[in-house]
Amino acid sequence: MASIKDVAATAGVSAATVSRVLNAHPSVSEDARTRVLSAVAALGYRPHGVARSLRTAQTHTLGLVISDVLNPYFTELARSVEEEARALGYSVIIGNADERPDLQDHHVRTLLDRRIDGLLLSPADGASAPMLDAVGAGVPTVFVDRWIPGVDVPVVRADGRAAVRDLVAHLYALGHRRLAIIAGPGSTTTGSERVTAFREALAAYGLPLPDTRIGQGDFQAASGRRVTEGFLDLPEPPDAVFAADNLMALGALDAIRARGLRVPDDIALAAFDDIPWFVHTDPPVTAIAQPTGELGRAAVRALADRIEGRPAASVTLPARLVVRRSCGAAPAPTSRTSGIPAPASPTPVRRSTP
Amino acid sequence: MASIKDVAATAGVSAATVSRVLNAHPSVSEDARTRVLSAVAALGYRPHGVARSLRTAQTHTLGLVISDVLNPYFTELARSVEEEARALGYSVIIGNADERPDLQDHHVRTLLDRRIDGLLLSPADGASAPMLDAVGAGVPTVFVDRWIPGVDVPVVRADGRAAVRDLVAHLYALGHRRLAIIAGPGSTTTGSERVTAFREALAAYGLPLPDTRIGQGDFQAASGRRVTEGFLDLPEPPDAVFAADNLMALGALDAIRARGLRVPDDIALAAFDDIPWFVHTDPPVTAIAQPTGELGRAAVRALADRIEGRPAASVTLPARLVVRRSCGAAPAPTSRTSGIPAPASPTPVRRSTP
DNA sequence: CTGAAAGCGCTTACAG
DNA sequence: CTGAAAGCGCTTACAG
Repeated sequence: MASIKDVAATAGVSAATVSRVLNAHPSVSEDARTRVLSAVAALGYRPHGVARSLRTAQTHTLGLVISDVLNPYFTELARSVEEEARALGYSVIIGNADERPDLQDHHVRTLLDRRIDGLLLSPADGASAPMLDAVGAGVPTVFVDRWIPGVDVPVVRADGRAAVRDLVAHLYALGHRRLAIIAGPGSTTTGSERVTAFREALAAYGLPLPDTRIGQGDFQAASGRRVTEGFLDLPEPPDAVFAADNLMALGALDAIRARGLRVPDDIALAAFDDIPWFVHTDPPVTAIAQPTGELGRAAVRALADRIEGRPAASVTLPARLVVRRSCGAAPAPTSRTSGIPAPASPTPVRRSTP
Repeated sequence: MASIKDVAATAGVSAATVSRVLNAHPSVSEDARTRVLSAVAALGYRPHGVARSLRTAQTHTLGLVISDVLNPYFTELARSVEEEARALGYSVIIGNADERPDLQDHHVRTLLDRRIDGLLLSPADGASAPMLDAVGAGVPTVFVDRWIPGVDVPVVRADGRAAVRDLVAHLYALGHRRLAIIAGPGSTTTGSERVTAFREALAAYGLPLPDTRIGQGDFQAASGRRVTEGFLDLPEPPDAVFAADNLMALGALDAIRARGLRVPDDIALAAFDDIPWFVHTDPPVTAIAQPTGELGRAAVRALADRIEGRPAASVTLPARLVVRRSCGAAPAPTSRTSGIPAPASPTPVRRSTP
């Protein structure tokens, strides 16, 4: 491949002049510019990104470490991150942690070794040494979706509390009283927050949430299956199950179907995170939808702010309930809250088109 | 961040010795090694990947350009690629083309500018200048899933012809005679091959495939919806629709549901590419499953072979039919081919567990 | 076994 | 407006 020296030789100028032309430096004669440009075209020259990065100490690259690419929520998040990053002149390298802290740390280290300009993190676990090192070393960092309390870094996330209250109101109105939750890992913020929100919402209706109805999952389908089987084995099984993410809901569906039970007749099901397939499952699944694309874009903007020396603020966006048929009854399209006592919920409840 | 000079100073040796220790060069005294290692630990030193790459002309990075990350098939492919690459000591940078040739070319160029060691390509379209440049410039390249005829590069892909024959046999046995296909772009190999395979399979049963029953899609859900609406508007609508990928099947499901029709009673549906959600859709969708993980791993191995100077061969793996309920009748779990005349199909038909 | 030196391909003050 | 020179942080023949 041609180097800047080749271009300089062909154009009859110095490498410095070639560099100036390529970087749109103002003080270059029209003549020099023309000759450089045609030499570039003739040689098919493309600047060596690695050399450029070494010299400028900038890679124009963002690192994104997510917990699980196979989770459609994170796939969509990654996609919107890449889109916004591209618009701002960055490329992004995705590290998939597969919900494994060791893999997450591997990716963080690899990304730092590559000297990415900034790091977008959705911690698979609590604080880890490489992550704290990155923050400590002053690498611009932003948490997205999940975060680590006590680490002074902007957080871009959705607040699902109001939507969870709407969900519980919906379940209550449909007659469900023994509600259960398939939780994510307690070491993740989304894992613990969703349980807390659920518990608080139940409390508002005077409903208990005994430990037997809190199943410990890990955001993966298999754990949803396992936990649901446990629920169904209970002397008094729950009449409604809330899965803290879409994959665990898939696992729950597997387990329920394997027992020959039906949703929602035998047991109601709802999920955190909405995905296109929930419209076509049997039955369509009631879910809490995050503004995923907006989260990704806001996270990139916050990170770019930090990288480019501007102050970056945390962003919290609301999630919303999307009612379908998996909790019972057909949604009534005319009235938004028909029959649902909403003790503390001003959040709009969107009903999906049937 | 500490540099190799800092480590050298702390350890009381030269940078060359530090480098030798870090790269496991044999001729280093035990004493020097110890002092370097403790200096590294004390300073928290991590080698500057960019500098190292510039010097060694290796980035230990693979570029993967896929057509659409949001397509679960490609998500899984990307995941297996990353996994195998990591096992072989490479990281991977994913470029999502979103089925847009311009975006694909942008990613190819960006990846080449970063001097990735090798390129894994699933062309969104026919040949493009940047792609041919890459191959021409001698950048190790492997096609995965889709490829470009006439370009001398190893291809790792699945052959779905036998599975398509099985599908047509299945549809025929269930009484369907007016079969239709939602095709992918003719400029992609997977787009055209699946139509060809379908047409040939129909011919074996003496069934016609008029142009009106070949809908032009683009592998995205919206096109599946649009094409299906066209099918349903036909004076004589098809009684079975085969979507050439899972997203177009999702769109077809949308369109069918919007008309108030039912699958499979009013119209049968099958898809190329199997995904976990197909088990839980209403009804569960009969699909052709690719050995996605194997494809990703084989592609990485082929690319690593090329990069490391070994000969790399193309790999073709078989796809297989997974029968569910979307084409009619409940699958008979006892007999694998019950009632299905199979004129030319030795491929095993796997039935999914109900 | 070890270090000084060159060089990977750029960019950017500095001097003219 | 332009070029020679230095230097980003490494690795690696070369000489000792």
